[in-house]
Amino acid sequence: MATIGDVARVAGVSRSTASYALSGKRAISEDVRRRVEEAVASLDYTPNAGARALATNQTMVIGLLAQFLPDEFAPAMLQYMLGVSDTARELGYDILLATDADGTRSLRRMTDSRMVDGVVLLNVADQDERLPILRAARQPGALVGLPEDCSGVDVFDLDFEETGRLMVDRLYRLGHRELVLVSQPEHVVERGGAYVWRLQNAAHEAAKARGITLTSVHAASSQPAVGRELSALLDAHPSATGLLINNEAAAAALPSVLHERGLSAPRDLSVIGRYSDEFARTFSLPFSSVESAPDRLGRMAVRQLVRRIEGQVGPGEPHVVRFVSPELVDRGSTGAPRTAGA
Amino acid sequence: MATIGDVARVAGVSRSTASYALSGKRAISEDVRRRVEEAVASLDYTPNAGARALATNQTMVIGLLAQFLPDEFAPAMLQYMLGVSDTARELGYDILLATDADGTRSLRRMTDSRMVDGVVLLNVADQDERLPILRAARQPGALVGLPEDCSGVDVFDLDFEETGRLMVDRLYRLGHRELVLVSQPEHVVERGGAYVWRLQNAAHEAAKARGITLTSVHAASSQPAVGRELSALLDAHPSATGLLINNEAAAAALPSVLHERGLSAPRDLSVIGRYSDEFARTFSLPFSSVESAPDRLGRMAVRQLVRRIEGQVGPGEPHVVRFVSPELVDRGSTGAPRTAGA
DNA sequence: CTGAAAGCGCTTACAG
DNA sequence: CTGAAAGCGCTTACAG
Repeated sequence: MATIGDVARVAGVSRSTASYALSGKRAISEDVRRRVEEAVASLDYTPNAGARALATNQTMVIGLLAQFLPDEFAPAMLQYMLGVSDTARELGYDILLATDADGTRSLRRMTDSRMVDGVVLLNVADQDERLPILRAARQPGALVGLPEDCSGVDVFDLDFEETGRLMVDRLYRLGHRELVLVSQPEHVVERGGAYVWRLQNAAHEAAKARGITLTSVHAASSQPAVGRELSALLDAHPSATGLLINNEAAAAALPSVLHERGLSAPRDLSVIGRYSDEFARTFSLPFSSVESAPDRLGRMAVRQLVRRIEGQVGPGEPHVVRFVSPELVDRGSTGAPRTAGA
Repeated sequence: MATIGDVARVAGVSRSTASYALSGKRAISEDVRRRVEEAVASLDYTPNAGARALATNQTMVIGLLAQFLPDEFAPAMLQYMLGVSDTARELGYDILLATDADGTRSLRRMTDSRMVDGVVLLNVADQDERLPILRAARQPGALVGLPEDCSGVDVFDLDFEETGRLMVDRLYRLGHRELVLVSQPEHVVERGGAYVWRLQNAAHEAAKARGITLTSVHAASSQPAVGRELSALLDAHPSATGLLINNEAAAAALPSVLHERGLSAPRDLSVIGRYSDEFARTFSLPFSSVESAPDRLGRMAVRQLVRRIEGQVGPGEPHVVRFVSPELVDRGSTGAPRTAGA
């Protein structure tokens, strides 16, 4: 394999000149530049990434920590991963991926051994075990998901509180007075999935302020349990006219549950979910939903991370906590409530 | 950040001794080993991966090339990725992930710059553009998916021909005489998705040998097109009693299509799909299916790749092409055909 | 059982 | 505008 030394020899210059000719970091005569370029082409030279990393202290690699936890819905995670990966590539970075459920070990390995210039954490919990490790690392980190303590990291998330209010408000204005909110499984909450109760609390407050009834339930994140639970829930709340779904698996399962019961939205029930448009397409979900914007969040996280890595944001400059505002994508699943007894 | 030099100094030994004490590559006195270990602990030393890679010519990283093509079904890809990633980690390797649609550039970058010790290619086409690059690389490669030319690489795939035969056979034995096979979109075939016609051709041969009718159609890989196509297909073939689905998106869409038409399997129609059990759970698909074994294929590919990387298989030793035999997971969606006129 | 030294392939002050 | 040299942090023959 050709090295910069080979290039220098073939071009008839010193190694440093060859290096500078390639990096453009100092003025080079036209003649030399051309000879170096020819040498590179004829030798099919590519710099050794490890050697470059050692010399420059930069790897041009971003660590991506995606935890696939047993009770979360994998296809939803994929969207975030692709948002991060695509943006990183655009900005010249590769992705080192860790998918194990125990992200702490992988995070420590990546940062301590300096395999990465920075790190993106997905699926961040309220008290995320990975955060102390990240804060102790010399590399900057960006999160998708809001932890309790945001110090030392840049944080991006959907505004789940506003989402909860928006969902309730929307149905309230259409005339609904009894709603049910389906959240992620309790396990997710216990593990610190703060977004679950952020949305839930805000929804309850909004319902209270408007004097309407909101019941919240947790549902499983996989079939067939989630289907059964949805069915049981419809039995238990026969007078509810609106369904708010903050649980991707439940959203994916809902169409067949409604079908089986001969129900359709918005005729019998108004439904608002919270997932991405891409997700809706993949699962062919016919429900209006608040866009969860995984690609946009991934993109924002990587952009900010790269700005930090490349020193475009001063080390003293405060870290950001940025919320994406919920946008409702109307798929026609909301309407006036069915009239009682109809 | 602590270096091996710091460790050596604190332990009162030379750098080489410190290195050997950690690698265990030569005999070390008990006393020295202990002092080195203490120094490592007190300094919180972790080797610099780039420096180690430069010295050893090994990165302990495997490249994973996952192409997310516009007309393929992303959640199915995820399964393969996780199979690869999990196995790599077990064997001590990290994953460098490339998700761009143009895998050739990423592959070249990873191999030429020596960021990886080996590479796994997912979603391999019959004439895969990435293969010439992979063959020219010094790193070994393993494929999930069978290309026309398997030289120079280890190949793992589901036995799609046997799968086609099995599907036809199963329904034939139950008494079916008119079947429809739903494949991936034509684009996938044109791009070289050889598995599509491998299954299809074998199914046709099997049908011919048994004197039964098999119609094959291509269907889109996303909603709502695929739903409409499935519906049109049921209209066009009213006398068909069996449906073979070699298209994940079609399988995911089928339950609602059947529902809308008031059909159920196996009462009105016998259905056999081809996807993983995990996939069936995620999408709550009630159809019997041939297990596509993404985790197993990913695992096999990584295992063999690591054996090559680590020289446990001689460089002269021939490359393997290994097929996973199809196994039918019975979810009760096949039965005797409905009697004509019933 | 241990150490001094060379080398992996880059980049970048330093000197001219 | 260019070159000789040091250095990044490891590993591993070579020598004792």
